[in-house]
Amino acid sequence: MSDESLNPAVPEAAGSTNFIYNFIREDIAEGGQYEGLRVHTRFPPEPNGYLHIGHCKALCIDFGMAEKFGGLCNLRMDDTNPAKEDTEYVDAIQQDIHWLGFDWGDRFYYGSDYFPQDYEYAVELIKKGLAYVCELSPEEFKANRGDTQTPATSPYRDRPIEENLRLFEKMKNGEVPEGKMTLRAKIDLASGNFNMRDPVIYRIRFINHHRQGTKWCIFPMYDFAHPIQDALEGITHSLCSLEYEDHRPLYDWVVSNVSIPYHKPRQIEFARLGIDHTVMSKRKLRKLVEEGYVSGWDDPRMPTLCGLRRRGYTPASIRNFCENIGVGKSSNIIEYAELERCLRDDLNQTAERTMAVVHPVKLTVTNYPEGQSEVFAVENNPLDPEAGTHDITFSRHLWIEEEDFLETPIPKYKRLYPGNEVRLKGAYLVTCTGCVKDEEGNVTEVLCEYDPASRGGNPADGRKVKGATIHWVDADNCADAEVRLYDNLFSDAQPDGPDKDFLTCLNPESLTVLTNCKVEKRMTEIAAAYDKTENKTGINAPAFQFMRVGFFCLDNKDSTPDHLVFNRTVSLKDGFKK
RNA sequence: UGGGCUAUCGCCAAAUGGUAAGGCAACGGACUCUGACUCCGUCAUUUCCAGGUUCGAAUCCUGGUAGCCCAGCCA
Repeated sequence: MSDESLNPAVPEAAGSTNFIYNFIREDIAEGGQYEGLRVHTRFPPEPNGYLHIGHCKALCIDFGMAEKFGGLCNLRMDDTNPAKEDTEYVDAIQQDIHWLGFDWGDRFYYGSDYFPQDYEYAVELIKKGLAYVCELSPEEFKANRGDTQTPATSPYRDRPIEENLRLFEKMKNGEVPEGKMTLRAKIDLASGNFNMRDPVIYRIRFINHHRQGTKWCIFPMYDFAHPIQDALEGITHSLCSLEYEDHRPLYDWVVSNVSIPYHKPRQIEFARLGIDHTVMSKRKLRKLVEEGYVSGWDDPRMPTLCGLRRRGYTPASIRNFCENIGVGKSSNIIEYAELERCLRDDLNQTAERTMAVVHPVKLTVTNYPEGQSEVFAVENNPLDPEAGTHDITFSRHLWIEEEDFLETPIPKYKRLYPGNEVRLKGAYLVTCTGCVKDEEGNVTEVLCEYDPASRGGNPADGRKVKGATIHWVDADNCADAEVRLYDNLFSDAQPDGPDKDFLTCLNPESLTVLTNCKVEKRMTEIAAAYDKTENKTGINAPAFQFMRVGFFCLDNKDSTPDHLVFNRTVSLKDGFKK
């Protein structure tokens, strides 16, 4: 079969391919049960927490593979354990997936909706002599697990089929207390793979299920339910992370021993995403939230999608990142810089430019008349002329960045220092004439003179300006803002490493709040317009490039028109070697 | 210790016996009304190690070494 006939819409080797792509291609090309089948995958989150960027990698693989082959990808809530799941998360998960731009069409499912089928298949196994009711207590069960050298044991293994049927029925009817009985698959008590040592496939739980209520008191285990869910939905390729490699024999056992209506799905495992200076496990993220180390699941330092969104990450940047890093089978920890690169790439194309001063110091243009003011138009995005311009005002009193003045310059320093001429972005050329200091020697005001013949920033005599172009804000016409700067949540590159308590790796300086920042006056109106939009948390807040500083966005929770709050999404690269 | 898996540049990652892609980072330099962006250049004689097969090996064989996952009635 030629590549063209597999999927004419997808050119061979478009974008990145990987071993999963190759497996699937072979499966549908080489004949056998997959020949001619439409590729069908699924994304199966457990609704017990918020999605994080690691899930995005899985999302990109699950939806991406389906797309590459012109197939389909389902969204399925994996909710077979009533003790852990909650409806609260279901909506958030869907919102996050949609935000990223993936669409499951009308194929949204709940694993728990298959409970009736699961039950029938369990009965089928019992009838085939492939499952039995075990009465080992949890403690006894553990004691009889065996070890690498010793097989497991169960005195209930050879119970007659009729009795198993009767007892399983009693379990289902709520006549057996929790922990008293389980249904086990009869496979191999001596297997080196512990998952095959007669795994429990049904347990009793008298708990309200978030979706099924009290309809059931027996619940299938993941290893039994998942392959059945896949099979019933016609999934061809069940893609999951590496830790399920050991479960594949059981997965295959289930789909082989149960009368599934379609083809048997194939499980393929890949290495999940690791990023340095952060943690990815739900357990650890939950701990950060519950013990107050961060402000919530959507704290802008969190790797959760809601956190990244609040921080200002765009869907495109996250998806590009997942695409760029590739897919393999070796455990990996990607450098955070890789993600930042994707973010800057995207924002650089789209973010509106503005001038903002985060560490303000006064700049007085001593030869500019008091009370005078003029307007300049500055471009919204030099990379995109169609983005237009916006007006800013100029006066005798300006704010500039503290670090843009040095009384005694360091080597290669091109900004303001006595005698040096620089350009105030979009306005005039100014020459520094000195500064004013307080009793402690801190610079409180920088002084300069402007060249009236350089309006717009271009000197009339055409001389080349050696100094830098620096940003500024009109002190007579600006707004105050709070700016939150973020750094790695963990100072340790591998807080997840062995023999480490991740909490001791927290970076005490991961959040810096600046309260006296100066932004263009128009930010107030932009914030007011954003304030009126509905569902602020499901969309990206207005984003900007603060020229020469970084990319920032309004905070989707705390910012109001009266109290502007900006999050630093990511800084600009700083090529100045001090 | 039984089972499963993985080892290619600082970090990812291609290469399916034919002579080590690419991205990120880093470092030079050009350009620039953002020290950003962009652009150009540098960056693995060698693929965990040791043998072997072959005209030819990251790829095959043998033997080591290192790391990760598994003994929930979690997913």
